[in-house]
Amino acid sequence: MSMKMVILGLLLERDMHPYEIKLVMKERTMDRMMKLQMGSLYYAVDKLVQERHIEAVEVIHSSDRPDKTIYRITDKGKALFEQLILQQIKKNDLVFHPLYTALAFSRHIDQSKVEKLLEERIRETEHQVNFAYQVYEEHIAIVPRSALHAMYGRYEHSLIELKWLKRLFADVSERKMSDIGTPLDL
Amino acid sequence: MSMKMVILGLLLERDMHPYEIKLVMKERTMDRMMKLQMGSLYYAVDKLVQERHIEAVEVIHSSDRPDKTIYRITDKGKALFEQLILQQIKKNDLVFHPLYTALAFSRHIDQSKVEKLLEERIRETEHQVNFAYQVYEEHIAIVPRSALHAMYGRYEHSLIELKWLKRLFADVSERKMSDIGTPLDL
DNA sequence: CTTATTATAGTCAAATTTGAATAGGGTAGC
DNA sequence: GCTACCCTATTCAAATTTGACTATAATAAG
Repeated sequence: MSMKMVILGLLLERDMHPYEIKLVMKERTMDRMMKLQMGSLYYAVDKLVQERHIEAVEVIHSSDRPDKTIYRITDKGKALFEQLILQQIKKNDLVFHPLYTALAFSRHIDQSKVEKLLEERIRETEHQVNFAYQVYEEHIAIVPRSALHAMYGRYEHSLIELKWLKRLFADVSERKMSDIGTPLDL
Repeated sequence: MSMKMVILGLLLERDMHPYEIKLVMKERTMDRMMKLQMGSLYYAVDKLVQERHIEAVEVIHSSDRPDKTIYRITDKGKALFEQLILQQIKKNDLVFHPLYTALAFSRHIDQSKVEKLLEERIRETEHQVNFAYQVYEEHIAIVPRSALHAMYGRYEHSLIELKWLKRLFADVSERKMSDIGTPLDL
């Protein structure tokens, strides 16, 4: 559903062809907020056309490249857009962090291997934290606050994750992952 | 892949049938760390059998209930388990938060509706924060630290989200989501 | 006493996602 | 001057997920 939401949201601004939608999404760092696979994008576009939420405006032929089909949002599409946004705010579904599960089981395997990987991951996350903050700073002057909130949110998220990884690393280093009965060192 | 990882991890402890795996996952609050749908569970089990990572031990017939097939992990499965865990720690893939995208577009729609929904969501998240902390506290004495880290991680995550939602609410209330050029109030 | 919900155990069709393939042109490095 | 990778734009088969359905029994609610 969030793919449909994005397509409608961008077509609200101007008519585009699918590949163009992808480019704009990247420009606005939306590829860091959701999964962006071309197969899913084209699939969502087809669905929206079938449902009459968007419609083709024009097909641009080219000798050497595939044809481009430009789409426009319909009134029905505008209504769906509002509904999707509100639904998304309301839903409050859990955010799944793939590492949680892996870590819950990690004590069954060679701790020195886990330790090494965690160390690398901490370094990467440190870069991500810095990068996320930079992205926020660089966009202050040029994007609306709504987008800024998303960017700062990503920064805070990665910061929390970094702290978490460091705690994990400490416990793995001391081979304490299987210990029971003591609270974490926070 | 994380479904396979969990199945292998639990079969490492003892032989089980799929429905039992689901029950144990719920017991250990794993249904809050990953999507848990029976269809996917049975699908993953079938795949693992095909790949010889697990094998059926026994089928229990019952007059009134469906048959239960009990599975056991193979040596090949144990190797895969280690590989999957390490891979997951290494991968460092982005965590997608569905609200980020919705919020980035929310300024296009009626702000009073957004405001109302956000208010509700803040209340819910406050409950989740408390609940997550309780889950952590209640498990200190009874689960290994590896699991505890996951639980405390969930708590911190929800706390950060709450702060984020409150900032959003403030901006939506003051109808500032479309403003450009000023840093967020942090 | 009746109705509703929950637990047990699993299956299946339909919806969706993934990942690779296509194919010509540009460009960066060696 | 060659080779290898990136950009444009889309398609498609195969893998996976979803959500509804089956059917019985036990417990809860009213």
